[in-house]
Amino acid sequence: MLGVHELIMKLKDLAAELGLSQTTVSRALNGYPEVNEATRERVSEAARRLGYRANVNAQRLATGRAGAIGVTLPLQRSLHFGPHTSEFLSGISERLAQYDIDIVVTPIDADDEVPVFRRLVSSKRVDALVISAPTPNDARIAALTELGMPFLLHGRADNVTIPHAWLDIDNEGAFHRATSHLIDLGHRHIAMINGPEDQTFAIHRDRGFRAAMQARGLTPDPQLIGGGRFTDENGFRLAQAFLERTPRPTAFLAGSMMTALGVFRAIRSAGLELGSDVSMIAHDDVFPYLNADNMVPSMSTTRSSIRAAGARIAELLLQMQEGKPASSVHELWPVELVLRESTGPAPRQSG
Amino acid sequence: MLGVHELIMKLKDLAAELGLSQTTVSRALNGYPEVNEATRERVSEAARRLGYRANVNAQRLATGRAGAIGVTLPLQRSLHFGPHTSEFLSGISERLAQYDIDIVVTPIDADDEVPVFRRLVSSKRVDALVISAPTPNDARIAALTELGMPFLLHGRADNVTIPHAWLDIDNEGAFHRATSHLIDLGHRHIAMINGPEDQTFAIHRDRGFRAAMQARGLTPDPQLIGGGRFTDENGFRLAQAFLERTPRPTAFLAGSMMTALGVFRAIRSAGLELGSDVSMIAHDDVFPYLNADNMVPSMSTTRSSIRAAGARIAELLLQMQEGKPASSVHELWPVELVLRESTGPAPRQSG
DNA sequence: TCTACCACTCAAAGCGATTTGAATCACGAA
DNA sequence: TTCGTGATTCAAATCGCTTTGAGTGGTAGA
Repeated sequence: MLGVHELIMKLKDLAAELGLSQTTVSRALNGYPEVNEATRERVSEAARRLGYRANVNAQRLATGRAGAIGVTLPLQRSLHFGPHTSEFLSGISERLAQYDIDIVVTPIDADDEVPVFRRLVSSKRVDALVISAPTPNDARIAALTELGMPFLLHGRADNVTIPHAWLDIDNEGAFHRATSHLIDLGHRHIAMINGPEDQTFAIHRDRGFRAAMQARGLTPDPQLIGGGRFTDENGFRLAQAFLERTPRPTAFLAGSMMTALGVFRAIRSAGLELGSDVSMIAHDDVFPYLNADNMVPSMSTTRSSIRAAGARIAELLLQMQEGKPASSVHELWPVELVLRESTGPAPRQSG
Repeated sequence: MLGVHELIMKLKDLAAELGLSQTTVSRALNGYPEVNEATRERVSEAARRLGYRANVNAQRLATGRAGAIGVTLPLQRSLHFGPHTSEFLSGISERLAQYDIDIVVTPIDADDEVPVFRRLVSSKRVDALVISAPTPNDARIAALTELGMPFLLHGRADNVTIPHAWLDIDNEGAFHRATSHLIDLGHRHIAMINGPEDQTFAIHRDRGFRAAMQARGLTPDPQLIGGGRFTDENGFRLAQAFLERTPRPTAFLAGSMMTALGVFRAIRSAGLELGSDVSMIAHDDVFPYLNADNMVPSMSTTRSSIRAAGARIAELLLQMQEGKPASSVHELWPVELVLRESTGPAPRQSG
């Protein structure tokens, strides 16, 4: 069988076909100004008709650009290879689809990230990187900066002074508002089921929670604060334990819809009713397949589309390729508080 | 600021450093036999010490291999860019991590797949493709075969005679067994909430369900059969409607854990108890963050890890690159039936 | 008429690897 | 001593693009 390679048209073939030089054809296709409009037209038409596509590897070698951005996904840290990942990727790819830019997914062990980065850089595999799930002193920022690899951080690292690009949502503000709202409703014993303690986003949420409590003269009960992975199981176990305490919490903050599902079950298991006996506000990354609005009772949420964040990140990376300095890319997105049926006035104190 | 490019060591530099030709260095690094062991040792040591990495773009151009496999993710068909996606990708990358092979994620509109394929092929972007979510007469198989692009189908296309590689789970057998078990428990009115009707996996499940019913002399009630997207919302709506029918179903088959969550809520909303009043078996792709075992009541499932499938698919693709003929790659995985608390004997007939 | 300039187009030199075909060396056989 | 041979190593061609620097021909101004 004839390899398909034989059938593939190269720049040389196309140029020969047209009776033009490769230079002119290349320039015509890449939109350079010094080529006659009529010629350009003729070239594009022929390229289309003959199905010519530039070999990206040759192109990348010649230009020195990789034509790809890398998205690193932590393999060990079970955190972000969850349902978030696909939505986030989906957002990125949505924005990049119209450009000829590949998305290279690179799994990465939390242990030895730097060697992987080094490999990505020196092999010229990607032009830029998206990294996620930062810790406060995230070492990846220094590593990538030193390696000269452009990157955009999804989230924030608190204690890093090196200038770098980031996009984050206002986790602190979101949980501050959510907590304040619960307090307004009369809740005093509020439990919080946060994410992994080492992650900045969880730290920020914790900060927002505590600040809101303290602003009203309330002391957060350390017995009612938990963290960990965003699984239904973790939500269930923590909530079940919290509901056995005295005084019993009348409201929950949940870090994700997954944990919220677990909390929900724990509330029911305890014979309580969500929305009346116990209130809950969960953080919603907006999964199309798990709609807070359609739950029964519908779930009050702090909402921010992780898909939209992915799309915006792709856009910012494109701008950075065009020269926008990384140090000027700082976006802090506000988070909506969407009130639904899972939040209600605190029941009369019993304990 | 000095570009990082200046710092990157090229083959030429490394060869000069060693006082060897590029040829020898290249061969030493790529494990060719005609190089002295001592020399090879010296070369590898220097490469390691100086942090040399081959520029993949040059490598790809020279060898004609892309060093990447493409994973197409449907953008329109909301189906597979769900929580499955990240697990599946995770499985693929897990297996590929040790090789120097990239995973290129390519979003793709269900409408115009062929142009995208054509682009992938002629631009030499990937060596092989993974395609998912087939329909019975899936046109992509013919398209990719004609283009000469190796691919592996995750799932099966029923009516396609062109030989091709696939890996699928035994959806028909799984639902046959699940249905038979429910019948054994005394259930007669069994509702089924399937996936999107055009997908083969959903068709196979339907077939298994019907066959099992008929084998016991039961006629599936068309009023109790529904399909659609794998969302909690869809599960909830369908289940709610089904529960209002007479006779009321005493058991449910759910196509995914997401729909199962919706069915679960509908059952509760109707004031019924899962596991006693109503039974349910759901299909579980094994999401680490949504564990059937930890639900209350724990969920009986037909279980097959989509992550494991991803890992195996990556492995098979590697073998295909080595020459294993696509027509010999056919794997049909059995599906476990895991019985837990959500299934119980049918309640006494009331209607 | 001559020169300058503009608008195009081209041949050839990279990009950084792999690979072909030839050269070198040491050594035992003739 | 000479030659063939196997074990190594090398120079140069190649992969398919982009880009540099050098022509073209034609038109307008002096």
